[in-house]
Amino acid sequence: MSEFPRVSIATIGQYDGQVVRLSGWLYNLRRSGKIAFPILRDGTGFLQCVAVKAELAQDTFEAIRGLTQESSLTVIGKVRAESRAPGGFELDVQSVEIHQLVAEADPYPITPKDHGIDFLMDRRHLWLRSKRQFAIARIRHEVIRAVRDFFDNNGFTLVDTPVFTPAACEGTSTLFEVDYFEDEKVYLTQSGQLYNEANAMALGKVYCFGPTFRAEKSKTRRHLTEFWMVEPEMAYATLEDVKVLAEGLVLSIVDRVLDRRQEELKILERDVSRLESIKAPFNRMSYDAAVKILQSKGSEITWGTDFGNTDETLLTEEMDRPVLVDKYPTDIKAFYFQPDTDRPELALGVDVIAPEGYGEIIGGGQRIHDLNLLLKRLEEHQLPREAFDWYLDLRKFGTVPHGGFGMGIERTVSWMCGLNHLREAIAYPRMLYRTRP
RNA sequence: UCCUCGGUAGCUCAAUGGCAGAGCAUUCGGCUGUUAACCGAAGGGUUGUAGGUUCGAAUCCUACCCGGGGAGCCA
Repeated sequence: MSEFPRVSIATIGQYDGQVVRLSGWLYNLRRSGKIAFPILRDGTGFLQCVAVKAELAQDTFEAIRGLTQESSLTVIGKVRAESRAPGGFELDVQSVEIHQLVAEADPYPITPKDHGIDFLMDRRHLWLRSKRQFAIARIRHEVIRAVRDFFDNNGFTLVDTPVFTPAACEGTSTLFEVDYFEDEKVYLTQSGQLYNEANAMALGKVYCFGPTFRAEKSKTRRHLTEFWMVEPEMAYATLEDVKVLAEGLVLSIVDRVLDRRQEELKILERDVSRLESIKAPFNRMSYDAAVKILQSKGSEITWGTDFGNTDETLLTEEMDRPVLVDKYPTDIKAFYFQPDTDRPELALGVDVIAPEGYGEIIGGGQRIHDLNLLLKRLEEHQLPREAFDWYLDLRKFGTVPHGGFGMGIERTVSWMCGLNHLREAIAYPRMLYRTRP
């Protein structure tokens, strides 16, 4: 068997006309008395094989006929261009080696038919094998690669921030307490931002990328308890610099997914034209203007409150690209936002709201660099100064205007894939009532 | 935490107070180009749990368990 080249489905077209060896799992099987069509998947794609009874040893054909879903096998066969096949190629089976035949008495539970979300989530470890989840996983990978490439190519240094943190980065959100360290309460991180600010003063432009934990009793399609976030931070940066960076990042992700993941987008039946229309410049407006637009569209929002999910959808309903909303009331933003020079009641924060109802994918802005103002804010927010001693040092030793943002990976992946729930954008989602598998 | 919807065969669902059903999956048989293949047959049920109303409950009532969607909060 070993003399034939070992190939993967993704690149099988390079072997047209050759006999090759392909290892994978049985995705589905259609058969009649004298011909069978096993569909194999190998983690790089899906391929239909053809087994004709008249051209095979009798036991080989019977073995193929008896294959059960998700049985593992290696097939030797000849690659043939086939215009009717989705990938353009088929494999004419010559022989087969079955590694494990899934028992008929205990068949693979996820059939090609419909299943409910509860059933599928309980079997997430198997659900990942299906075509749709395969496509999402590959797009997520591409999004993350695009993010890393974007920052790496623009002079940013990756500096990872800790997951165990001694205090809240932002006073509002609830934290997961970890009872382990002696004499000290420690929490799981909800943002690497404060550390990013220190790192930016050391390395200029930095980013961190890792998991984030929020102990909010959120129970919606747009929330996870554990999610991944990328957070850049730049020294000598203003709100405008942050906006330019955010726009550039989103554009590079969209371009990359469109460039390299067309096949996956097709599997997901994503309306690609909605992604192709994502071009610079993005829409830009102030919080003031956004509130007026929302009110004119019938929202009951009043100045001084934050947007709800329905407001975000309403605001972007006629837009073909994201919108950057900036200058929010200071009261609804975290303590560290730099106030606007002309109107101190406004914070120099910016959110990027994706179209098609995907909502806020980026939140950030310019940070306070003045020591006295920061001290005042800590007091106003009733935060313990001692916990922020090191953070205050950044304003004592060569402080400069700086800023950055956080982008939610799952929300971005959801948007790229056109998902209607965040839980499919991560392999093992952690939610209020879901911690297994 | 609150609001709301749901739980019936392995899966997806139907049955609205009167014999618990269909499609798919599984098993057996048929079929040489299928694309969630198709055709015929068979097996498969403590209707989430506990209690109540009723001649009679999947169906009505109460409590609990489990899950979906949404609100608030956020990325």
